[in-house]
Amino acid sequence: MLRISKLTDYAIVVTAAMAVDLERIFSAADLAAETHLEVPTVAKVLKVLARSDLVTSFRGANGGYQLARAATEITVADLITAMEGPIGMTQCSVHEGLCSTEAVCALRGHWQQISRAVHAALSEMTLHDMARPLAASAHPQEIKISPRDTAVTEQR
Amino acid sequence: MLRISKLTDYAIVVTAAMAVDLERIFSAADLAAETHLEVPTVAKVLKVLARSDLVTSFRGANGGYQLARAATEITVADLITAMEGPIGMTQCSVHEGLCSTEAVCALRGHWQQISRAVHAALSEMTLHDMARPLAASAHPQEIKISPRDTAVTEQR
DNA sequence: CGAAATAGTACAATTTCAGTCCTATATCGT
DNA sequence: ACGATATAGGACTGAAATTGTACTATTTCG
Repeated sequence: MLRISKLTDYAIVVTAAMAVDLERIFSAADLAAETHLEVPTVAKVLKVLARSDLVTSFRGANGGYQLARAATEITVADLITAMEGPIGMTQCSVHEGLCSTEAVCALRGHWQQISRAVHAALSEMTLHDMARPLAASAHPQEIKISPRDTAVTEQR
Repeated sequence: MLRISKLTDYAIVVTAAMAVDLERIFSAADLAAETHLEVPTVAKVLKVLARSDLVTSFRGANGGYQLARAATEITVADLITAMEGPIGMTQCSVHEGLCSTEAVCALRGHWQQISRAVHAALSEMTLHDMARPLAASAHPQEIKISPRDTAVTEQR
């Protein structure tokens, strides 16, 4: 099941393409060609990312976009947050008071805990990692939530 | 942003309510009353869960539902998978060959890696944990990630 | 000044989701 | 045996989100 929107997915594809050359200024058309996506789609994504200052835009002729910081300093969590807002599994883990059963439902704190763990996992992966051809399948990530005792990492 | 559907959210609320008494058989109407959800909605959720053998159903008068195993043996990942199918952040991390840019996009392996990490996080939280009143809100949770340490979870 | 390129907004079509309802089937109690 | 209770399964509808596109304004280079 999909958990991020296609647009967010595109955002990562596009920025991963930009990560190969930090100096170069990419126009939306350039990136569309390289990623095999439609130009309007790429343009839309870049506009959103620019507003969150993940990419820097240059207007006018010879303009385009550039990553705003090093690929190692941009995480998948950053990109998802820019495209979709705060990462959370449920409504109640992000915004308080919108769920009608909040008063009787004791789950909110647990959801926040889970959301933090997911966010941590997504913060582990940087654009630099994503852009490289994947040698990394050897060391899978491990996540541990430790409600009360100290985290013992568990192999999967 | 919501990452699980409301129905999945309901599934967890309902099963958490069932976890308080493993012996008792709950009718859909009982659970609707306790969770403040609508009866048809609760019924729908329970049907789906029964098909995945997370709850056991009893038909006929005095029938209802029961957790199929101990609350410590049912994880949030189990519930999400039952309601929505395999956990994955993108289409390509679950099903191969559906993405038109798969040939030129090197991200698939990375997404699978991320999905595994998220799945691991969701597998850490059991229904037993969810059902208890959360004593932990006082001290923020520690989340340990190996093998590489980095990324302190950032607040928003 | 004109061409190139982004900014911002708006929009229609598609898809997905939520919530409800109906009929069939199974079981308990009298 | 019969009626009441309760789940199984599927179908349907209205709402909401998402997608992809288009249009106009603004900025900058040459």
